[in-house]
Amino acid sequence: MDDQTRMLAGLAGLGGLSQGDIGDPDSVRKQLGQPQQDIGDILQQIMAITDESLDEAQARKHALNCHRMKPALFSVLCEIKEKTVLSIRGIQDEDPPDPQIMRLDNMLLAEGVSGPEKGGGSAAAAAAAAAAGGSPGADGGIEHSDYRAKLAQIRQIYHSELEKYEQACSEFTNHVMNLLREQSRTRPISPKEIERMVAIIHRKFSSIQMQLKQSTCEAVMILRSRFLDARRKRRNFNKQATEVLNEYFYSHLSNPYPSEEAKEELAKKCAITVSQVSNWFGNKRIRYKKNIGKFQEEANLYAVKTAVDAASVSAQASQANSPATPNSGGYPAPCYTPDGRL
DNA sequence: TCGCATGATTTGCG
DNA sequence: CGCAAATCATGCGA
Repeated sequence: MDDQTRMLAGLAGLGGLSQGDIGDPDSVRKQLGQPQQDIGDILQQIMAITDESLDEAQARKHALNCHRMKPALFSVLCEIKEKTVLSIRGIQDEDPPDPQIMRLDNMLLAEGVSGPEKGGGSAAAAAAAAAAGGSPGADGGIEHSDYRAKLAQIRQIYHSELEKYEQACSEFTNHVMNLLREQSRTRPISPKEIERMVAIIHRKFSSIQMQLKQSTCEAVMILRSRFLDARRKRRNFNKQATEVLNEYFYSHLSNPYPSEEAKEELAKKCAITVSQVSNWFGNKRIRYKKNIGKFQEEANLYAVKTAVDAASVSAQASQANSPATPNSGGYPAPCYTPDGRL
C-alpha cells in the first residue's frame, strides 16, 4: 500500500465524521493517533476556511501550515492533482515548434527585419530587393534607398514591439510565478504545476508574438509589392535625356553599342541609371533595325544636329562624326532624302 | 477610348 | 554576362 492509496482510503473515511467534530481542537487532538480521520479532519478544516472570517482563516491557515501532517498531505494532494491535471491536458503539454511561426521567422530573417543589426540586415534587404527585381544589374538608385528606408522603419517598429512584448511576458510570468509560489504554501501547487502554468503563459504570449510577426510580414509584403510596382511603372524620359541618347545613337549608327564608360557618362548626362541606358539602346537598336524608314526623319535631324555641333568646333570633325561615314558592318545609315524614303 | 510610342521585363543564345 | 527579340504595361495624343 503506497501513500496515495492510503490517502484515498483516508478520504473515503470522511463520511464518518460528525459535524460536531469539526473545528473542535480537542477532537483534533484526540484523533491525532488515527491517520485516516486525522487527514479527513484537516481536509474538512481546509474546506471550512472560506466560511470563516479573515482573522480566523489566517489563524487556521497558520495552524494548518504548522501541522505535522501538512508536508505529507501537501505532497499527496500535489500528486493527485498532478495525475488528474496530466490526464486532462497531458497531450497538449508537448510544445512542438509551430510551423507557422517558423515560417514567419524565416521570412522576417530573409527580409532582413529580424536577425543581425544594420549591416547584415540591409545586405539581406538588398539581396531581397535584387531578387525581387530579377533583372541583372538593376541598380534602382532612388527607389532602392526609399525601399531600404521603409524597411528600416518596419524593422524598428518590429523590434520595439518585440521588446515590449518580451518585457510584458516576463513581467507577467514573474508575477504569476510569485503568486503561485505564495499560494503553494496554502494550496497544493507543485513546482511542476508552476512550470506548466509558465508554459501556458508563454503559449498565450507567443500567439500575440505571432500576430506581431504576421502583421510585420504583411507590411513587408505590401512594401515590396509597392516597390515592385514603382519599378514596373514606366515614366518617359525627359526631352533633354532623349535628345542626348538619340544624339549618341545616330552619331554612332555604325556601331551603336556604347561602352560601359560611355553608358555611365550618358546615364549621368540624362540623370538615369546605367541599366536604363542599356535598356534604351537595346530598344532603340531593335526598333531602328525593324523599321529604318520610320526613323529616317529622326536620323536626319540628329545627323544634321551633330554635324552642326561638330562644325562649330572643327570642320573635319563633322566628317568623322557623320553617321554615314563609319558604316562597316553597322546598322544601315539613313539617306538624306527629304521625303524620308531610303 | 483607341492606338501607337516607349521604357521595362523576359527569354534564349553564344 | 551582354545582346537580340519578343512581350508586357503604361504614357499620351488624337
